[in-house]
Amino acid sequence: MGERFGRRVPEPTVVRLPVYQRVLHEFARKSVSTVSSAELADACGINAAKVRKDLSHFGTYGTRGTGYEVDYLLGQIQRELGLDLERGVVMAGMGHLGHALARSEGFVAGGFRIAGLFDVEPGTIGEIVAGIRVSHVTELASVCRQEHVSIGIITTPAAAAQDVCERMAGAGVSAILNFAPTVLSVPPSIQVRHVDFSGELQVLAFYQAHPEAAAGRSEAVARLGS
Amino acid sequence: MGERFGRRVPEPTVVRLPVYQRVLHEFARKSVSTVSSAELADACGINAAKVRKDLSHFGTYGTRGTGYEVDYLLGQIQRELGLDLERGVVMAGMGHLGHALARSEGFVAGGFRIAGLFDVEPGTIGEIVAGIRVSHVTELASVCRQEHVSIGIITTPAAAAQDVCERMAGAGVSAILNFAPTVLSVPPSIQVRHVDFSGELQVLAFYQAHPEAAAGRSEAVARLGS
DNA sequence: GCATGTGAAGCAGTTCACAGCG
DNA sequence: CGCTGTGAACTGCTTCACATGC
Repeated sequence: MGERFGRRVPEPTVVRLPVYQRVLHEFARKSVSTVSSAELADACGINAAKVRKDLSHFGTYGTRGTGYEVDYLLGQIQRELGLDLERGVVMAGMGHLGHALARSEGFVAGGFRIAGLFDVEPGTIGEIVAGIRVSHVTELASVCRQEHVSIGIITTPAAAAQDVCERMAGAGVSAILNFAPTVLSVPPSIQVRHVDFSGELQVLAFYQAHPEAAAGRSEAVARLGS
Repeated sequence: MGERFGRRVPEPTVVRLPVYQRVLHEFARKSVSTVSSAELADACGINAAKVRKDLSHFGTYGTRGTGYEVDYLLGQIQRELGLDLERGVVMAGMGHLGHALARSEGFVAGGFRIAGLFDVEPGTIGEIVAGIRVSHVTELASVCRQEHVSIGIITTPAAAAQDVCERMAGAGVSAILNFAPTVLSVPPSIQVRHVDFSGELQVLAFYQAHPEAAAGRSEAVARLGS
């Protein structure tokens, strides 16, 4: 039966949900009506036991002997991820990276709407990016409150990140996605995820330089003749 | 004594190395000569035991009763990360994100050099980005071989990612950083890391929608009066 | 017969707590 | 006396293996 909610969900499981969502969407597009945990696992580059355990946290059930109905499972996962309701996000730091992310399809795909874009450069303020006018960062708080924004994205240089972070925290933002290469200090009530481009490259380089340090990396094998 | 090499290094430890590197660099810039594991942990948003355990994997030793000498430890970590030698990377997909990343400081900071930029759009090929001329992706293999490139970055749309991935694999690339929102199929000899912008946002949104599902998230507290 | 759902076992990383040493 | 380095305990995710049920 699963746990039909309430209990704790392991973070690795949560991180895999968007992958399942994407892969199931792809199956649906190809008019596949049913998938087994093995097929789904294969398409996600993981193993079948993990898929079943993950799904069991949400009480989502397949049919024994058959597998999962693609449309139904996709709907369940999208509901879990809150893809049905639109979420506003603010982004501070409209350099090259901010521009690129603001224009990315990721926002729409994930059910997000840009509620505000901010910077401090007079040359950037007033510019229209992705249909939104860039405002001065001092206006961040009022926009967040007016539009009930609870998610912030930081794409500023490292030196400005902590300041922006505190503005967001003060404006009621409770989740921050940080692309600046710096560690943020936040109260425990605020959730931070850090994306570190340069760090990821360094990790790859480390394992190349120290192959003996690598474990059973690579799970994303198999699957090719899709 | 540590293990002075040879043994396995846990992936979470490797992921933290770039953070230590950055934070130590900052301490050095402020002319701090010594740090304790507690201070270092604080600045990294983790706990002291983790720092000591991490460093012990490399046999890097501090001084009991005192702590770690910043310059020495920084040097050790940079050596581990291979920051002394320059590494060439190729990037395929010169849309907004590719442009932004190619211009980022992360390459220099991480000891990386762009050996080639690639796309398929006639309008993009020939453009100069970050001082490099964008070439057609069919030239990727020859550039990789000529310049002994072993790291590739994929910033194409999802639909093109697998093709590019196979070109890279065929050209001798053994580590790939994938920004495309898709699961790549690769032989086990190739290491892939996936950065998923939209997925990260969805994870944040999930925990906001399901606070009861959150565990003891947040470790990056404390530290403010730096 | 076949694939799910799940307790139980296994394994990995984190945290504890303290011996060891400057 | 303080802080490192580390075995041991702990916690938590993964994997196994099988009972369950279509």
